[in-house]
Amino acid sequence: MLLSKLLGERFKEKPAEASMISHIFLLRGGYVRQVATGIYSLLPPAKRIVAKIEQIIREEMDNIDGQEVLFPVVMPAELWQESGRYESVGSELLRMKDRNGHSLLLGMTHEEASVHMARTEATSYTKFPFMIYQIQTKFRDEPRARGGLIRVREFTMKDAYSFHTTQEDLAEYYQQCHEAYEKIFRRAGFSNIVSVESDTGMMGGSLAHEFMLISEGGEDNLVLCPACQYRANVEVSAVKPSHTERPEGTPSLHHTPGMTTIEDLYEFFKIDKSQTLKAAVFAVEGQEKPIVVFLRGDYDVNEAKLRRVVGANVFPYAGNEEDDLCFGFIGPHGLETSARVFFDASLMGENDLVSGANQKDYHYTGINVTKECLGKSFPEEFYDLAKARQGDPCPACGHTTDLRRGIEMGNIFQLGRKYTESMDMTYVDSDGQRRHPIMGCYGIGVGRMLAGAIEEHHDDYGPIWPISIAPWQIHICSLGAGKSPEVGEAARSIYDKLSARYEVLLDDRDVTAGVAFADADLLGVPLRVIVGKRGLDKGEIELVRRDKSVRVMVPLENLEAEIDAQMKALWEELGS
RNA sequence: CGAGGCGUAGCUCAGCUUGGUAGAGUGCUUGGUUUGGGACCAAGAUGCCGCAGGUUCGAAUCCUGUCGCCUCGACCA
Repeated sequence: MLLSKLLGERFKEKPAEASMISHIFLLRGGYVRQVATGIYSLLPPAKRIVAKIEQIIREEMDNIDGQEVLFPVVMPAELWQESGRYESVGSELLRMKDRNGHSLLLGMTHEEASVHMARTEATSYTKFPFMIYQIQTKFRDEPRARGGLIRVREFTMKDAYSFHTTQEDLAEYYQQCHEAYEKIFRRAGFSNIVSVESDTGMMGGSLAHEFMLISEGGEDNLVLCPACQYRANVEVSAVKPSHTERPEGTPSLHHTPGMTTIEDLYEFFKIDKSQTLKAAVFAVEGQEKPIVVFLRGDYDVNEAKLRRVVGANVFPYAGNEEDDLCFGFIGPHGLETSARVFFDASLMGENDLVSGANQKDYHYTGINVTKECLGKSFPEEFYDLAKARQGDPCPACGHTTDLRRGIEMGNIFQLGRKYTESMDMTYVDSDGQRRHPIMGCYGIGVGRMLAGAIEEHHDDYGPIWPISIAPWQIHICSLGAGKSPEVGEAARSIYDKLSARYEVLLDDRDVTAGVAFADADLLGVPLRVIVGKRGLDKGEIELVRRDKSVRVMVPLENLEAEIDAQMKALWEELGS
């Protein structure tokens, strides 16, 4: 490819709309252009990278006996009505009508389509197990796209669906797929991706993992234990609260005018935040009464966990005048309310706490959770509802955990029979009985891998593509070809020779060295060949790695051998 | 959906407060000088000032509405 003809303008100013590294470089390097919110076109360099990522995914899916298929982007509403998701999924599912008024939708995931295909093609147990996958465009009408290719509305995804006759078989395949994912990310040059336990969300099912790229710009919070293998999304992470043994206190009332926050309290009483008890009130979707969650003052409520306990969506609730709750001064001692009350595990065995007194401008000190609260008007039951914090003890081993941000690159789910039952997919088992198969599903965001690769591999000047996904393998710069035609000719002849064996980009423009290097940095090609008059006069060519780890002058006659050696080294380093 | 912000040349932005008919840098085109980290000189092209309505003799500028986009939050297979 000649750079002079390559479509994709590069520029040096930071685009106003971008704040994430990958977003900035994708725009500055001429990789992508936004067409609408969360909708992008890919220019040639990005398309080449994406093709390589897809090929790696394809090979590893085929390795675990996947069969590539293609489902439609547009599906009839009826198909999604079968599973119940036409109604249950919100407005992120784009619904539309065709010319006849028939309801259609744009595919945001393809469980329904996969069952539709599988139920007519796999009617005997002898076909099982099997996995079908596709690499295709999805559309999700996200309420908020952000971060360039990190969170978009239209995107390419590899989604796979496996079908099994037993849970054991699914569990085993799930593990195989987990390993295949690790291999995919390793081959694509990632070294900073971990798998974490995750919420099953709208997909349903029992067990799920997300593959997270550890990155400051991530949207998810992860609990990572450096001592054991415990890794979980904060959304699902269990919290094992620390506990301070304190002697029982004696409840006594204090006038605390206007002190409605935990900060007010611990400053006023000169105590630690963990010696306070706070109330968080939530509205529950579809219910009139709010719910009250009591937890220790140093924790916050994890709404995802609360949602699962309640079995419905919850929202923070500010209250209104009809409530029998004294907002800002709610406490368990002496509370009389029709609202449902939960105690978080952080309160287990806690004594001598400060809490609201259920009357305006008054708090209690000396509240003992077991003695004054439980078994009185409330059940003696604790729920795990707290949000994990930096430095909390690991729920598995007790070691101090780390809270990090992550970008979700892929996920795997054990779905169970949710879709095969609702859509009535059956097979005839060896004993002649009809049964519903068990499903797993497995996704990888291709565009996120593109953006994620930049997040993991870049410097101040641009991306540094791993050799396995680089848009080109070798970038030739010819310096001063306008003045010294022999330089251009030498570059051209090197280009012709290398093109037989490698993917080569030749910068054939007559630009200054600064422009040529800046563009090469933005294109991030791993190996750079610099042809200039200075070296050529001595019969030498310069070879530079994009990551600047190698910079050598090579005699012209050794050039190809040296390039072969460098390319070999680049591939070998991927494995480490 | 809540809160804030921005829409002016391909890109980054000034001009708007105080209304008088469009600017800079960069990029692009042409010519020349340059040539190892975004060079210099000269000439040139490029604008429904997001859109619609209103006020006014006159609107990029003031008012109303609307659309688009960004950031934070809510949401997120």
